[in-house]
Amino acid sequence: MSKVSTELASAFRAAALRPTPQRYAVLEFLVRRSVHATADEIFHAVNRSDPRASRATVYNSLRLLTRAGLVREVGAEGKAARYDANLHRHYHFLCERCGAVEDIPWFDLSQAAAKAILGGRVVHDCEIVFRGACERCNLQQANAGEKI
Amino acid sequence: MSKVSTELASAFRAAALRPTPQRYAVLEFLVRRSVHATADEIFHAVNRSDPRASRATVYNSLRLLTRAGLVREVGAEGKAARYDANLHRHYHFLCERCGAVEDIPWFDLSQAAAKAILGGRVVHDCEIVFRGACERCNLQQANAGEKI
DNA sequence: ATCTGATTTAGACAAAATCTAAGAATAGAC
DNA sequence: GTCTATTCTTAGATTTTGTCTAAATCAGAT
Repeated sequence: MSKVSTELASAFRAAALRPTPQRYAVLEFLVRRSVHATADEIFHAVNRSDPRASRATVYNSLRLLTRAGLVREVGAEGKAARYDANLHRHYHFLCERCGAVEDIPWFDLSQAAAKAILGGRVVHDCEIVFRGACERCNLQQANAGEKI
Repeated sequence: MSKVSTELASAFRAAALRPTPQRYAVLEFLVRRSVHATADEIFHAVNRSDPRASRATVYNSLRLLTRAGLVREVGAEGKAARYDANLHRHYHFLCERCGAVEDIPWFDLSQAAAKAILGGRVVHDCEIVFRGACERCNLQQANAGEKI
């Protein structure tokens, strides 16, 4: 049993979610290829190999996995939602030029946030999305500038 | 000229965006009613009064205003995107039970983030979405507990 | 083996957002 | 003011995204 398999198995166990082949395939795809894929991409990827899954099942799996906290939906600019495995907590960076979605290592926000979250709210989860220009786009711009 | 009008006018000027009646109406609606509305709600609200705007124009305006930073798109859980005026910076809280979207006062993240944003990325903007249970939902749960 | 409830499927359906081509408004030149 | 080029808006078709339905399948308990 590979490392990923054990990880997935225990993730399902911890979430008390039945690890059906389809759900497993969806989560495995997201873990193995950290691509921030759309539901449609996942649908096609899963159907390239076994087990196959219908569109509805991909959406159902994603909803269940998201509710269980194993998967995270990244607010994709107007267009289709993007998903990524959330087995290890992290934040996101969204390049405004090329649209790339990158992971940013998690850091503790509780101190900074403590004074802001007033009233009787209870926070379960927190997502940060940084927007800007990724390293590649920055370099390209710099090079373009030099050429003039 | 009301306070809001001047605010809107200077916002358009600062963004170098032509303040057409339709765009103005969209932004004014978002500023006056801090409701985190969907595009459809904005479409209907704007068409209740003059000036009227087609669906396409509402979407176009929202895209332009978002790009200019005057409006912010809040990642709505799978469903239609929600928008709010972004004239004053802030973060968001999303209630997982009732779906309410609330504003959270802005706080400085740069120190905490500094060590995390490695490499050659340039950050223009940062959105934080806290998820959990809002005050009202918490109270309801507490009351329900007492009744048993 | 049989029953029960959860899960999956294909395709119809609904919702959300974009595109298109034509017309209207606007800014700037004169 | 008038002209012209450009930008903007419109209505409706179209595409994309996501959900629903009813029937078939599956896993586990008895």
